[in-house]
Amino acid sequence: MRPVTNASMHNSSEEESELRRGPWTLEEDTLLIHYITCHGEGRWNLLAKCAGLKRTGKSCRLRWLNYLKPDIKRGNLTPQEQILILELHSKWGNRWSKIAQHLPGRTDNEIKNYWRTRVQKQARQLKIDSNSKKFLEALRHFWMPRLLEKMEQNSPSSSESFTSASTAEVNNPAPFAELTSEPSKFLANCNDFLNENSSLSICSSDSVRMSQFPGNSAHPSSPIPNDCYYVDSTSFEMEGFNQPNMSAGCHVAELDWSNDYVAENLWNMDDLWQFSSK
DNA sequence: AAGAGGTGCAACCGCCGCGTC
DNA sequence: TGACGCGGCGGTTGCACCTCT
Repeated sequence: MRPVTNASMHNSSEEESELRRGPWTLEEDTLLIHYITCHGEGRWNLLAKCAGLKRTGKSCRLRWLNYLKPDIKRGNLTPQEQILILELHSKWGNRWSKIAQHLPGRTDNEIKNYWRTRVQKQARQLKIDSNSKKFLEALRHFWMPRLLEKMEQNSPSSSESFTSASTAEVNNPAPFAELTSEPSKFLANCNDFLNENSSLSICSSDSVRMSQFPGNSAHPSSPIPNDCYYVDSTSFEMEGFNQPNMSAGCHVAELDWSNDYVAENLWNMDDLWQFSSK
């Protein structure tokens, strides 16, 4: 663990040399929470001084936003959240804070860590650039259907409402009806997204049609047709996943979907998606 | 049981844009 | 108008913990 003070650094002023760094203590957390509860957030440097914290304003802000804020969600990302991250990242790239705005309770830091530790790791193992179109296609054709399948499996009504796609079927998935275990949350997330993207349109009172939901707009040359997603309070269909079966000749440029190595790896990555609880 | 290597994540760093003086 | 301070953001680091051998 790093020393508590940065006295060894090249700060000239005595005050600066007393600044603490490294992990926050319970006492510091308490001070910060108490101060913000009484006075609100913002003006972080002043806040740090007034609260009696020997921390930089930046450090206080980071600690509050990423850890102490009451509405922070802890624990693994849900499949719904993971799908949103993948889709939003395909549209916006590493705009973590923007992506985080669409995942209530999740921080940009958490999403960034998720992407770097899980998604990029798999991209490396597959020897695919995580920013490449190839990787995006992998996400859309293999991993997202897998996530949707997982969402369905987690759904309490799944056994009645949905004939789960087998692994072999996921490349040409049946309509994803009643998929989500947390439909209201997922809908809320999608609607938040829709509200900020005028290119997306509501197509009925009961269902939400998301034309060009993010992926392809970022990659206009993608051979995938503009995806059309339906989000419904009782049914949830992602037409974008109704792609031609790979074995039937999926026209995906650059990536050979029949490549056993790629397929094997893609289907052995449940760990990536946090399917199993820790 | 213990050491090595891998993983996850909290925290820090550096840069940039904006507001103020 | 340029210097300065601050907040916000994305990239990176370092360490505790976990898994493997």
